[in-house]
Formats: sequence, C-alpha cells, structure tokens
Amino acid sequence: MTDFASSPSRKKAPRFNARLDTPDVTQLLKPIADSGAGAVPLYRQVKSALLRLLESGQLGPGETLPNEAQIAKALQVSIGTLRKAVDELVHEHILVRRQGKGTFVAMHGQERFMFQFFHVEPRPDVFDQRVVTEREFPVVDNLGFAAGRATDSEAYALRLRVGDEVLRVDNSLSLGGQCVVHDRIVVSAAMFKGLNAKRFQERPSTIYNLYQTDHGISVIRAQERARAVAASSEVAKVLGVRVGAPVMEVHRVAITFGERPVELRISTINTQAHDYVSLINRRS
Amino acid sequence: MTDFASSPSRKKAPRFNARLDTPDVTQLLKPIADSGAGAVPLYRQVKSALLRLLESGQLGPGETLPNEAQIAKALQVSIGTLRKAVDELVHEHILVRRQGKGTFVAMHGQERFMFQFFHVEPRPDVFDQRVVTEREFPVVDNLGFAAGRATDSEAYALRLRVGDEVLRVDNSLSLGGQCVVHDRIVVSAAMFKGLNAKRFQERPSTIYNLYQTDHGISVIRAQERARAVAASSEVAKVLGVRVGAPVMEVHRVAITFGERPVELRISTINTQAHDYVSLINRRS
DNA sequence: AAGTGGTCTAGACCACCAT
DNA sequence: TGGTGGTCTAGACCACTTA
Repeated sequence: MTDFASSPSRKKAPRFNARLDTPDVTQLLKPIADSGAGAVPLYRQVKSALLRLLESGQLGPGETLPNEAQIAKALQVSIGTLRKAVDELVHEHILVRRQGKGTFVAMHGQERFMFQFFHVEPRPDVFDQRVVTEREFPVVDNLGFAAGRATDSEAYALRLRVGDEVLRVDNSLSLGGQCVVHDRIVVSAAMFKGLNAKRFQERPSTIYNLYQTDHGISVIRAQERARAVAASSEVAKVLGVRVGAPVMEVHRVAITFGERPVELRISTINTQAHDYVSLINRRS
Repeated sequence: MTDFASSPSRKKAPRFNARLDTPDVTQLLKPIADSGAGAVPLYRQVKSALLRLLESGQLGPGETLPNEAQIAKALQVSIGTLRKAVDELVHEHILVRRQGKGTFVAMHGQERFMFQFFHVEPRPDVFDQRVVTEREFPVVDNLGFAAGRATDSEAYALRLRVGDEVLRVDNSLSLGGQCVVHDRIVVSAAMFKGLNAKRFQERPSTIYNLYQTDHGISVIRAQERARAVAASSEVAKVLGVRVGAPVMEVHRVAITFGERPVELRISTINTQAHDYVSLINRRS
C-alpha cells in the first residue's frame, strides 16, 4: 500500500508494440510550451517533467525509460535539449544511462550505497603501502528495533511534530570482522507504515533499497554534519572502546524528491583504524 | 622565479587586434586530429589541450580565455564540442564562465575557499531556529612558521623523501571571535622557494591565493580524511578545551594539475558548537 | 551596438548491446 | 541486424554585459 494510488492517471496496459519492461510513459508526457523570455530554460522544464514522472511513481526504480528520440518527440523538444535534462539527472544519480541498453531509474543497492552514502574506510598505513585496501561493504547486524515518540531534534530533522510516532533502529556495522560503526536510525512511523523488525532484518539488500521497494520512497540525496564526541557507555560497548574515548558522530538526513526528509541516521564511528572520507575526494 | 621558464613556447606580445587582457593563446592551440575509433573523445582531447595551457602557465589565474568561437576555430572543432570541454572544467572549478563577459581562469579568493575548501560552520540550534547562521569567513591568526625535515607521513602525503626540507605553518581560525580550528600546514620547501613568515602573514587574500600569485601553483582539488582524537596539550591550549577532550582531526592533501600534491593540512576542530559539513550537502 | 556566453535545433555518424 | 545511448557538427537565436 503505497502513496501512489493518489496519482492522477494510472498506469495503462502496455500497447502491442511497447517493450514489456517499459510502461508507455510517453503518453504521460505533455508537450512543453516554451514560456518565452526570462523564463526557466526548456531543458530545466524537461527535467522537472521527468522528475514528476519519478516522484509520482509512474516510473519506478529499475524501470527503463523510453528511448531519447521518443521522449523528445513526446515533449516536442529536440533530442539535444532532452539529453541536457537527462545529463543532470544522471549526474544526481537519479537516472542511469547504459550505452546500447537504455536509460533507467536508479535503484538502490550495494554499489550505490558504497559510492554515494558510505564514507568509512580503513586508514592507509604509511609504513606498509603495499596493502591496497579495497573499499569493503560493511556487515550490518541489527541490535534493536522500537517504536517511540519524536524528540525535539528528531522532529526538527524529519520535519515532524514533537511526540509524533517514530521508529528507531540500532545497527552495528563491521569491516573486516571488526565493529566500526554504530548506527541509530530514526524514521517517521507514518511514512513507513508496516515496517517491522522482521522485514528490516530480512531485507535482501541495503536499507535504502528496502525503503524503495517496500515503501516507494527513493532516497536521492543526504546531508551530513560530523563532530567529535566522547563515547557513551552504550556505544562504547558496541564499538569496543572505553567510555569517554573520542569517537566521531555523523548526523545524516536522507532526502527524497521535493526536499522531503526521510531518515535521520546518527552514525558513531570508531576512528582508531578507520577514517571518515569526504566526498570531496571524488575527481569529477 | 617559477617553473614556467621551461615551457616550450614563450608568451608572444599581443597582436594589434587582440584584447589587452587576453594573450593570444589561440596561436598556441594546434588543431586536434581526431584519432578515430575507440579513442579518447574529441571533447576530452580539447579539455586536455586547455588544461595544458593552464598547467604550463601560458594562461594564468584570472586571465580571460579567447571567446568560444575563436578557440573552436583554432582547435578546428565545433563550438558544441568546445563547450562540452569547458563545461567539465567549469564544473571542476578550474574555469569560470560569466555570461556577457567571457570565460576566465579560476582564481582563489574567499568565496572559492568557503565554497570548496572550508567545511566548518556553527551547529544550528534546534530550539532557536530563528537564527539563520550565515557561513562566515574565519579570522586567521598565525601562530608559527618554521622549516624542518619531512616525517614519514608528511613525505608520504606530499610525495617527498623522508628528510626533505619542508615548511610548517601553524594557524588558528576563529569564527565569531572564538577559536574553532587549529591548522598545521606542511609544504615542500623546494616547491615554495622564497616563502617566508612575512609573506605568509601579509598575504592580501587566502593562503591558496598566495600559492597561486607568489608561486604559480593552483590548488584545484583536495582529499580529506577525518577522525576523532583526544586533544593534545598544544592544540587544547589554542582551542580552549581541556587536554584529552574529543576533537576532530581532518587531514587534507591539496592537489594541483597532474594529481601532484601541494600541501598537507591537518585541521583540528573544536566541535563543541560547530560541525564539519560534508560536501555531500550541495544539491547539484 | 557590439561582444560574450546560454539555449535550442536537426541531423549525421559512431560505439555498444542484445538477438 | 536493429536498437540504444555517445559524439560531433553548423547554425540560429536569446540574455547579459559593457561601452
């Protein structure tokens, strides 16, 4: 039961010449009338039109977009203009292009999580540079799952009212058999109706993948603020450090379409042998 | 005395119809022969040609590029291809476009420093959201300047040999009158010949601006790794925290053309009232 | 008014992928 | 072999800046 039932037009059955995995989305794309001087550029309007398609769920994760010529024709813009719009969506990891295959709605999985959302990696050893430490997907162990009422800061981050029902999940993340991160996840219970410990623990892929497949919510971006704190007794036990030891605390708000906050995640990191690596590192 | 003396062709005097602030760079741009199948795309080759121009110093910080039509003609590519190359360089903050004025080699200044390299800002107050905390440029006070020999980790980060001569600079950075960051800067003495405490302290703009104007070295990118540590006595005194208090330590290697490391900077941050904000936050 | 970058078009051809 | 995205072209017109 997702929110998509309220979308204005339902999916139509594929027409005889439509590809099976491609809903006939072109019918939903109305020609864009260029509004003339000083207005939003046409390619931005095209981008918005595509975003509306994704946001409304008419085009879901993993689905194939119509080919560029078709979309361009449906919107009555040139293919170059369409490409510029898609370029930006690809750059934001919202769409994925594959030459020879097509353009797809981005899906959450391990690769994307590692690339876009996981920023912890082993500290390179100055004295042993032979060891090329590959980035490693963490083993996630669930420590707890509970419903509760939003605190001030939780409500602020998730744009809820204080006291609204939230779900809290505690996880430990391990790299190389060693627990390195403690995660406290907070989400709105209203937004994630039906989410329970069992579903959470048995998810086949990443947590953001679960949000996407079970609740139709696609995380597209995140904000992170980091600080150093003294380890609490609870976290110290999980991370295997002494109480009061300096650990890093990262507050992340995951965001979906329309700048709506989805999840607050407080990661406490044991940085004895690992670093928090800023996205600044990526080249392009 | 910069390294540019070794560049193959010297700057020519501007021709009678050239703009005064624009060296006749088009003469230096040789037509690009498309190398055919499976090769590097033409627009990447154009990008490389432009990068060589910047790297060799034939086009310096703040200078105006010839207009797009001229460059395209000189390289014998279409204007669209040239624009795609420039697009990427603009995205990497190496060039700056200004509609109606021209395209310029990016210069270091406060705005760029704040945007690209400074990641500390006040922690927003959950209980007093009226206060919109604007990002503020820090007041930098010099605490020390000394020559020395590269340690293992310094040599590793700067790609020097252990024992090579380095310059070390200590600064304190204050926001709102409060010291928030202690910076230890390490650079190769050979790379920054003639850099002394006086020049350093009297610089008119940012430190990266000094590197650019005095030594012809343009920082174009940085790598950062962060961790939580216990404050040392030296740093504790500067930051006004007790020895052993948890503080954040950010190791940044600033990089110039050709992936060459320029500067190692270890920032120790008092995160009592401030956060380290990840670049992930930016939208586009 | 002249010069610059910004947008938009219409088409050709290439490289990659599936069949 | 046919379909997809990727590259490249040549030009028209618009918006912004400066003189």
